[in-house]
Amino acid sequence: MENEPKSDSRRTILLAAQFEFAAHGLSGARVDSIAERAGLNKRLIYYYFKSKDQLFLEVLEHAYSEIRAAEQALNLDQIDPIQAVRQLITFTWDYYLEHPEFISLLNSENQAEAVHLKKSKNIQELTSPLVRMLDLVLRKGQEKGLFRSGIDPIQLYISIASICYFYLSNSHTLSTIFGKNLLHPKAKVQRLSHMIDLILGYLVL
Amino acid sequence: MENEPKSDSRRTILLAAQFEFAAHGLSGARVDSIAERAGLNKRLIYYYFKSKDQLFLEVLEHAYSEIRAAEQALNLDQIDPIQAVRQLITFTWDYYLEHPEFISLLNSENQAEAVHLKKSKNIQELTSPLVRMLDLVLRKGQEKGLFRSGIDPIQLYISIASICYFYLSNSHTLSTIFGKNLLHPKAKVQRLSHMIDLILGYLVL
DNA sequence: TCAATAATTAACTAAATAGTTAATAAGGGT
DNA sequence: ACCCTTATTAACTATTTAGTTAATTATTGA
Repeated sequence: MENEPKSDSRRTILLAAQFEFAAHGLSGARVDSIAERAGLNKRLIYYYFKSKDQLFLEVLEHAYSEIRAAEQALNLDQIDPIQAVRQLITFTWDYYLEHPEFISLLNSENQAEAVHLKKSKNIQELTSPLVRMLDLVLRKGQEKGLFRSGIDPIQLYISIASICYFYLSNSHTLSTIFGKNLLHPKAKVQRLSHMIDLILGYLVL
Repeated sequence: MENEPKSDSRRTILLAAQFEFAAHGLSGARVDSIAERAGLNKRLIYYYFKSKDQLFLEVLEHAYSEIRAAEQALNLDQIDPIQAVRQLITFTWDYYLEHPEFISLLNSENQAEAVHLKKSKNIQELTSPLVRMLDLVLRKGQEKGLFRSGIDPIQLYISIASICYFYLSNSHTLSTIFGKNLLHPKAKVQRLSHMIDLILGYLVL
């Protein structure tokens, strides 16, 4: 079961496509730009992927598999529940900060009503370990009498993702309407602090 | 100081544009489609607005002014602070549910790094009353010994907007990865309940 | 060495696209 | 009746776009 190297050009295209789709969205992305950025003939895009949409789906699947793998590597079910939640928030925040393309890609896919992702064979199986892990954290926290009871792990995960994601995905409009640079280093520190207070303030009894 | 009726065609275009931009994003929107939907000659779009981007800015400004006006009408500073926060969450949730185009437009503008909104003359003044109102609510809650202290109204507003917005803006991908329809009526009721628990659980001592 | 398959290329196409030209119609005051 | 401004139209253009054709070059296995 080797780590099949596939084609090098294929990976180059995938990376260039991720960049282009993240920068301009699905409809704004230009197949010619992707080819140019990859330094490869445009025809190769249709050779390895069969259409712009199929390419977009593969970019999406790749992006999801990366974040899910990084989340699993946190091994949250093996540490103190309060620390686990704190870590999940910090990880999510840092991950979105370091991978703005992930946010952009999800925005594009939601604009497309997830038509691409719905064709994906294994997206749910990629997600379920995360839900199981968070469920374990919540159970352990409740058993130890630390957390309030009756919390749905999906609900909590969405809330944690929300507060990190929205601040960053909408940072341009928010900074403009509030007349304040939300991406200033100090502002980012304050945001993380607020988010941890919010979630733990709710969760911890 | 009459309520200048401006042109009827102008308003028709603005509405058709809102629909088209919300459905397809800025780059995905087609000027021809807007004209067709408005039932007016395409040239009129360039007559009343001077470009696709200018039209987009006016659509955005209109969308912001509508939600800000609706928020002001809540008069949150005149009611019990706990009820005020609960109302703000419920209002925000309902507003996003009833105005999905607002979410789509903001996503498009953030993809464009807010280049349009930054040209807007009065967007900050449109926002500041909201921040002042929420600040009053928080102060009153603290004075009454109900709320924890040291809460930044902008931080709180962003968090409330986050949890409502993200769930809806990303409902398609979230429903797909979790294998569960997040827009099912029951799911929506549960979400609102969770959001109120989260914010009040954090805020109320 | 050779043949089959995989990888890569330049040139092309048909359809869309934002924006323009230049002319016409409608309206409102005098 | 006349003029002037506002509103509206059809036809056009120059460019851009996703996707294709058809041929050429590497690579690999026998």
